[in-house]
Amino acid sequence: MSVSSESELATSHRIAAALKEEILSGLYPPGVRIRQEDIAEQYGASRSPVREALRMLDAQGLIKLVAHTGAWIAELSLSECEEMYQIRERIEPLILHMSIPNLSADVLEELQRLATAMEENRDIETFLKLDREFHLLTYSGAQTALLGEMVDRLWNTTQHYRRAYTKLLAGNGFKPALYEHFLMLSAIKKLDVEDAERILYGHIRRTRLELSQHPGVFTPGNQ
Amino acid sequence: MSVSSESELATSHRIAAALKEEILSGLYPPGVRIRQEDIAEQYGASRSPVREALRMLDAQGLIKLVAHTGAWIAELSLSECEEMYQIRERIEPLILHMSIPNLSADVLEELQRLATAMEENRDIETFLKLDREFHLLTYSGAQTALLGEMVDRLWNTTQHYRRAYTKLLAGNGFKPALYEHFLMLSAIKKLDVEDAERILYGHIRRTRLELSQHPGVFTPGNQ
DNA sequence: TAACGAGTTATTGGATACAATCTTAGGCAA
DNA sequence: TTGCCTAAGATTGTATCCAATAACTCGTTA
Repeated sequence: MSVSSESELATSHRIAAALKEEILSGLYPPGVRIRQEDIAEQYGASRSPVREALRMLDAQGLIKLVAHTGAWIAELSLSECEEMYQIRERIEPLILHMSIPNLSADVLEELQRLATAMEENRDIETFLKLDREFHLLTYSGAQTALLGEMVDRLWNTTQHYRRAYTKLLAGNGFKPALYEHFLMLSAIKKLDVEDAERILYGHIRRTRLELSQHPGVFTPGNQ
Repeated sequence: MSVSSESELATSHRIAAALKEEILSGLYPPGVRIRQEDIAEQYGASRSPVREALRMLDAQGLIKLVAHTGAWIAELSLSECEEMYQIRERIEPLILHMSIPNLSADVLEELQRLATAMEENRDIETFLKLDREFHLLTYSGAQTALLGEMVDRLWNTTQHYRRAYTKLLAGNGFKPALYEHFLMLSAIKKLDVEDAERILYGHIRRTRLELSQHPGVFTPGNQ
């Protein structure tokens, strides 16, 4: 699913990958400005590769570039986030559909492990990570570069919301999600594509609706 | 829908926009290599803004950048193209749904004009242009930046296929498309969102299936 | 003759220097 | 005090130069 390799070098790619990690991890909160020189110094490079990296991140929707003024960590409005979720509702069942027939036994086992680990885990950051791994792994059978990229981007741009929302639910508010994961996994194992699609659709849709019921979850500049 | 403005200057953006035009117009066929220096000279600039422009186009899927080796006009395999169409089938009804309630009378009139113009026109390039304008205009009521961008990108990356396919149909092979346009327009005018969505879905799907029945429509390097 | 390999050339990637633009601070006037 | 205007500072955009990598040529050898 991921772009992977880049076998050897490529300063700009290295910087882009590192920055992406830092942004998704929440180290840079939305709305924060990024100065090229800072990043350059931080990675011991000049501004040239940094600029290229910023362009890549801009393309992925992680930051926002404005000509002559600078770069900011992207911030989604609630309505934009709902938009992303609506797109996810339509697209992810499609990629899941393409993926299921090609999932190996090893992958299924790993999915089972992830679903169980999520159940036992209470830490928010690892929950986020496991959830992401689980879903993207269910898509890993799809032999599609472009659709995968698109899905990846949707997850990236909504990452901050997922974090804020997960924090809000904290304790056992996300039990429905866990159940849905298990249901979906069992449908996948039975190769019941249609059912898996339906569960996934509901899973995303339910989250979207819950999100819009908690409009204060995430206000720009908050956190 | 389009990014518009860029009020004043911005060499890299200007180059990107110009190159995009040239690529979509078919001036640069898929698979052709782009040398930075050439473009730089062509636009009377240095390689720096050219590289930035190439990054933008890469992000939009119009060209493909490979580290240390160069840039090529993107070429979709038939299966990748079908993939794009499957995504379109799911996404465009969504944006149409969001758009319909906000379409002004002026827009409806313009849509009528475009649909009629397409009927009378025989030239392939203008047909392509009118078709694109028609569809994107039906989406113009959607107050959504991100989804619009995504749809725009889908259209861009499949542009070469649409051209090749339209050439193949030539004479009156695209009558179904014309009828579907009129049907959709009438549904839009009646604010029958559900019906419009269904027609659009069928419109895209039909095209996809026809495309896969003509696998020789477009072989990389052809044209 | 075909295949392998070293050296040359062309092209891209990165660093530095300069220009253009925006932002901000400070002063002046209403 | 508030608003606007001007000027200095900071930051981004572009040009040029050098380094690194890849492609190509040509010669050698099995």
